[in-house]
Amino acid sequence: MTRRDTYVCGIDAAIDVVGGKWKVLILWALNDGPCRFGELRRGIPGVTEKVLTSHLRELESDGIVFREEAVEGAVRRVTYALTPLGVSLNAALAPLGAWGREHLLNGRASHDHAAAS
Amino acid sequence: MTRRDTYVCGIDAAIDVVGGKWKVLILWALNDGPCRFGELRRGIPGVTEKVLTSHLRELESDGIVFREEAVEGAVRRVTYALTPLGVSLNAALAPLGAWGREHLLNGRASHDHAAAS
DNA sequence: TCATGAACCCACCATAAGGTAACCACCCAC
DNA sequence: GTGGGTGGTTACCTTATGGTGGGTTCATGA
Repeated sequence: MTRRDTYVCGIDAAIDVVGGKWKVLILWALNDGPCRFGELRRGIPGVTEKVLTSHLRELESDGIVFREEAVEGAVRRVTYALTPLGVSLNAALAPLGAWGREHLLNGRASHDHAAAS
Repeated sequence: MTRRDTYVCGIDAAIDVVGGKWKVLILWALNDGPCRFGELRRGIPGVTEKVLTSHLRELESDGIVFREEAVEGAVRRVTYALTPLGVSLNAALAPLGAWGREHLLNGRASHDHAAAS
């Protein structure tokens, strides 16, 4: 992500956080509630495990998602969820999503990316 | 930009349009009104002519900016301006900019990226 | 006449982002 | 005791993106 240290405005910085190829898809998937790693992978067709891992790590270090690892008795169970910051980011993303739906994929099948679940 | 042909949601597509390293800066600069090429270059420190040209071409082919070349008598005078679509994109970008300002560069000097000029 | 500015184009290059594929430890079911 | 699922890691490899440094045309200014 080339994480820059100087931004000239807020969008600049926000795009840097959200600009990865699969980032918004991850945010969108997590918007419905916490997900396990495998659920995310299956829910985002085309993403590889490596890329999903690294994107999740970046989102985690940006404070957007929250990783919870529970080794309950037997298997390890890792759950990813949006932090409050992630929820607010999703809300801020909503108008852009509406714009994209309206102007970019007019009439094509598309899902809704609303802010609140 | 790898211009994909299938998008799973609107944000996905919008990020693809706006995801270049300097795209939002260009949009932001054009938000104050039409600019000539040299003005843009001077107004966005760090961007090279080649990258500025190619990003402007992409934004133009996406219908975001409008390029007007006027050879008025002597010199060629090229002016770039936002199309109505570009104006609406900027408006849709505003909440994301506000989010970035608030959460990413808290307290640092930053300019405002409002929708309407 | 030479230099400078505008608005590029072009060839090449460096890096970073993303993709492929293999491997790992752990546990469970068969 | 072998295979499958979970949740990864690691080492490459490819491609896209952006950067460097030149060249270009026309006009103006000194």
